[in-house]
Amino acid sequence: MENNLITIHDIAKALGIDSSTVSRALNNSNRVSLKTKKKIIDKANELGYQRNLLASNLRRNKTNTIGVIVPRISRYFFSSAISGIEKTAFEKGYNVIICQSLEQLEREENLINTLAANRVDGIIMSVSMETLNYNHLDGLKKNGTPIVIFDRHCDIPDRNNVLLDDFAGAFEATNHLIEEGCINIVHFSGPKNLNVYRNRLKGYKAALEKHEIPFRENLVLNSHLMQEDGITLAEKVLRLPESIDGIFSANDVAAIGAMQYLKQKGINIPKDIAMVGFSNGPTSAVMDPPLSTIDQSGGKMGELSANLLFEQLQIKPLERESKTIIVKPSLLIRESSKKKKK
Amino acid sequence: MENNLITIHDIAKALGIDSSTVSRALNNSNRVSLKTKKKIIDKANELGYQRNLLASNLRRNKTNTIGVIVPRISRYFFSSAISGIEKTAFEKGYNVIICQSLEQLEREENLINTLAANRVDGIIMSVSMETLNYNHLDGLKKNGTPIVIFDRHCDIPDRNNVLLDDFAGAFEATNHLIEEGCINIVHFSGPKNLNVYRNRLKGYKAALEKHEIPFRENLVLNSHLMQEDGITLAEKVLRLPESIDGIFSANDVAAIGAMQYLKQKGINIPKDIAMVGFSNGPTSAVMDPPLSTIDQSGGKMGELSANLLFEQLQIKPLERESKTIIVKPSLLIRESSKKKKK
DNA sequence: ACAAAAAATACAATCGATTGTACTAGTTCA
DNA sequence: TGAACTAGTACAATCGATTGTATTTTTTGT
Repeated sequence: MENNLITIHDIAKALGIDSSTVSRALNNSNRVSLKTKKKIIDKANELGYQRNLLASNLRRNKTNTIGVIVPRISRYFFSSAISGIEKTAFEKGYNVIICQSLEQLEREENLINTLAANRVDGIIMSVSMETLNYNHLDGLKKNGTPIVIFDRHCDIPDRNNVLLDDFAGAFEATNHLIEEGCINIVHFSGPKNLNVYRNRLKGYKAALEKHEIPFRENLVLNSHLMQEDGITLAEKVLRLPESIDGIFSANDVAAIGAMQYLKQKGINIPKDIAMVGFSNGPTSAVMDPPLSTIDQSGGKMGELSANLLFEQLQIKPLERESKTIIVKPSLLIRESSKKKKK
Repeated sequence: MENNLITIHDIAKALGIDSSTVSRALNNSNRVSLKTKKKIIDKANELGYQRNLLASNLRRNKTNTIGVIVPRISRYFFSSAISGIEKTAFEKGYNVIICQSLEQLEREENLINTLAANRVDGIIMSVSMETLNYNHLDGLKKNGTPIVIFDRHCDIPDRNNVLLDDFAGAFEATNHLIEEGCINIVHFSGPKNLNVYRNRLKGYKAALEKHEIPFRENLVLNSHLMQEDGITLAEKVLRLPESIDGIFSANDVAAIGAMQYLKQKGINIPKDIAMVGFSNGPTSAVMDPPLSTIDQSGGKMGELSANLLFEQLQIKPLERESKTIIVKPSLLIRESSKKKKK
């Protein structure tokens, strides 16, 4: 390729000085006189110089870039998290390389390698559903690249985590339903191998217990929590012997599917059945009635993850202590759960 | 930083050979014997070698990376577009650096510079709302970095565009409403300085014209098309002297806001007022009733943009001819517009 | 068996910026 | 005035991989 790009050597030659002086001037070193600095900067602008970060990063052994891996960019939670990360990184003068694993372990491994090969200074990731062990992160650890894992729990030593307090969220949601007068509350639960769903189930149980409502196994309905699942689950709900008056769904999507089905069957929400979801996806607020939900605040988790990473970057690899941040989610009360008209 | 990373020189030293041979072996050059190749690869794995792409890219003057700039990652259309770009790039062995301009020209300029400094091979972008001229792209042009601009129209010479045929989409939407029996159709329009909204308005007019329905200026309601705007607009609709029987909104969000208000006022959708939106956002399908809309297919536009970029990358800078691809959107007919019960 | 051709490997320059050290002016102060 | 500084620049090595050319080794053909 015909490469007309201007280098510091071109500037140096044009001014009859050494390239090291040009470099120092452009980095605003105080070893260069103001007069020469000005000359150099003017010439650089005149020639349209643009620093080659590849060369610079290679020499400095630092890229000012962090890598982010999420299962799927288009999922609302993740795109908000990315926004949060990007915002924080931008403020600190860092660039962000964003990748998606599409929930595939193999892709995740590839991405880790590529990011490492690109010498990113650190990585923030939410692991794929296929990821059961963390061997592919060992290489990074060896060369001192810090990692922050957010969203999904990761129980290996020396790892930085930013997690949502699923238990607390579920507890709050269920507690709210009870306080609105619900007794027979169904819980839509997700894949049991995922920590988050186990914890939401626990939160549900704990809230029942607090109010001395007996836990009934048959009121916990499992699925993958897709929209279609919501419909199927709602059917099941109507066929239960108990007369159900509340549903706490472990995510919004399933809750929305269920709401559609229930409304169609003439069930009034919240009067007959009150509903609370989990995630605060983009849809929940515009539903009819608007869905009460637990705000998973992706943006905030992204910011916290980035801050944690930058914190680690300022500590020498050997002196780092891993840290886990638990984010308390908040309950958003909307129409779908207001049984008591106030 | 203590840098223990393995280089080709370490491998060379360990085997008593030259680093150039190691480099060639790892690049599978046929100038290295199979025997040595195997020895080198084994040793590389043993030592946990990982190619330093900074050095490689610097030397080769090629990064195999493309940059993507969008106004906001968390917007559904953009995150789907990014997904499409990422998918295509991944298949071709390219990495993607994703950035968001947050609709600010200054940030957009910064990002362009950073991407250029990182020597990305090409850029795909959707320009910010503040962007009125394209001077900040001149530098890229000079050094032969191809750019593809998608989503928003860009009427400067030598630029690659991937656009939605807004006119056709709006025409189809309006035409559909008329065929469902609507006569007094309101159009929610957006900021007039944006090409897309002007074209959607034109499409609306053209459809009326085709059916010999007179165009009435007062049935075009302008706003920024936010959800709240939808509510305000719906109020206005009810106060119009004409009895409105259909609304074509230039985006989904405003349509959804309007639907909420209208339903609350006891208006039946679609029987009293039929509605069609534009975008196929994540929410439209789960509304009650589900909102008919124009599918903007971000994923497809992303793929097309990436393919166009890769096409340009294979042509020498001086021989490139710029190209514009127009994507025909498709109408998704859902309950909100089915006036005629079939 | 030996020259010529082919294969395999080594040498050395290079990409563009950074940075420790060495050098040359220009100041300061006794 | 001249020794001791200080400020400003230049020199040269370096980051890690790539690649054109030179050299050595092996193979081929007669």
